[in-house]
Amino acid sequence: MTRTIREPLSRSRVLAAAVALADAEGVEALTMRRLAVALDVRAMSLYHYLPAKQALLDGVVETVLAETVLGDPVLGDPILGDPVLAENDGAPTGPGPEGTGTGSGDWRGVLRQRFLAARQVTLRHPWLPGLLSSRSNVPPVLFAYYDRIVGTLVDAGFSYHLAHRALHAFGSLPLGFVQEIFRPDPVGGTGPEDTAEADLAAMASALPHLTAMVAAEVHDATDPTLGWCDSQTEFEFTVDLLLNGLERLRTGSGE
Amino acid sequence: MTRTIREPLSRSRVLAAAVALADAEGVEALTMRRLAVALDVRAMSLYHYLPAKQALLDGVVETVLAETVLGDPVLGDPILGDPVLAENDGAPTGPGPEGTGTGSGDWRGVLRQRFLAARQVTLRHPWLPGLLSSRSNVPPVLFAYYDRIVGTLVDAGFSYHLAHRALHAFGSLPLGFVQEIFRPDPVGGTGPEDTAEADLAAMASALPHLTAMVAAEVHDATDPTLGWCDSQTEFEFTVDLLLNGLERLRTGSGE
DNA sequence: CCCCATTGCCTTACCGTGTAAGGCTGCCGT
DNA sequence: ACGGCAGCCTTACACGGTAAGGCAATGGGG
Repeated sequence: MTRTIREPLSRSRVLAAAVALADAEGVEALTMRRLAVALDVRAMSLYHYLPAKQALLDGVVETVLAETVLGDPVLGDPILGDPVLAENDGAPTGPGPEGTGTGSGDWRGVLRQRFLAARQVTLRHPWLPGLLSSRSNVPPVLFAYYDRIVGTLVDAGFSYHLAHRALHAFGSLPLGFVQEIFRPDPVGGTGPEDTAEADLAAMASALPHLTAMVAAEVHDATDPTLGWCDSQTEFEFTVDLLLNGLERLRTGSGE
Repeated sequence: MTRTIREPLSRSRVLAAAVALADAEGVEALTMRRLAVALDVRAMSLYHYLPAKQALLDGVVETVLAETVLGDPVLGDPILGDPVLAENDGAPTGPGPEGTGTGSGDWRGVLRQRFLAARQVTLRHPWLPGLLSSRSNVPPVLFAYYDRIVGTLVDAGFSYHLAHRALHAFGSLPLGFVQEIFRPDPVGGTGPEDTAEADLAAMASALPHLTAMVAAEVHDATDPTLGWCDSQTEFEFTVDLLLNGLERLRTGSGE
């Protein structure tokens, strides 16, 4: 009867367990009781460290955000080892021939790196986007993060006005994801084999352009992350599209 | 004792009531029981018309989407009476001097109108974004909608490849909203008066760029929709930023 | 050294959710 | 007339969050 001395609970221990649970079984499995079981404890014990479920979720979000993206420095993450950056649709990635830059250097490269780093976090915790957008309060860490972004922009010569616009235009890109409408069913291949041929033909006539597009695209199956799109490339394309557009506005009319 | 003959339930009647309930009290109030009460019926009766809550939500989404955005024609909505379009940050809005357009006319104007029309729907049903992004299945109407968008793009000379990229870059813009991270608390003014001055000073030092930006902006209070930003103007800016960037890619390198 | 307050975890209980299983009643066509 | 079925109902269950309070050990003050 060795009284197995479990180390006492603590806010951070609870939050860590919560993140682990969400990673393992999804956010919908993240209930007070199940979390308690995971910690070998009864549900009500958790309330000594977190006033309510709200606080749990807030804590989880903050934990994950702090985990990687918003460390301290200019994020020299080991995650971003390989620059998949190479060939996009015509976006100067690295510190190439910059235009008429008044501000300091390669702001696009800097933001690009940050957004891509954020994406790594999101890929590790796919439930993050949903949690973030359903939460009503902005986690404090994010303020610091966005502050850095604004700083980068104004340093590069952006007016506060344009920087503000840029922030809105970015949307959730700084957090490493875009609002995906076509979320292709995480499990179970939505390949062409599970749709009946009749339905497929019907779809082809009802949605001519979409089916033509899919037919023209049919990725080379070199797409590990999700179903058939939203790979790294898609994300980077969007990022560059916005960054380049903003650069043009910055150099163009000063506003 | 006139037996008040209530007209029988029906799928559409249930869905209409559900939309009304969500509009009136928010999605979180949209529970089977409360919906049943609103229809003067017991909860289980609803299951004769909808197999599960899932189906209810799907139906609600589809109802709202069909309501306006995805009518039939090129959406000649009376909603878009006044073009607030005028002065953006340097975006040619109307059919201005197009560049080397190979395709037909003013694709940007067309998409712009659609996205803005969609925004009206979203403004009327603020819970739509959340519901849409939490739903796992894409409502069928959306397929038709996106098909039209792709059609517009390829008609304008887009390759299928670039059209695909564009679709991803748009994200939820065609649905009339962007992923808003800073959602400024719908009720209760987050004005400068409810934050203590001490906190404000602390924030100013912790978040120098953000506070500077806010100070430089402080909208002229001519902002009816939400707290202090994300007005029509912000949305249109983002739309134009993307549309212009895509136009440049289309005319630039063909790919 | 003893006492007692505090800390840490637990039990019990309540209400609100979605929904499975099945009962009653009137209208319908045969 | 009658059987079936559409429409609505009651009951009950397994969850979810969490309010109220109990019991044990621990540690600091008298």
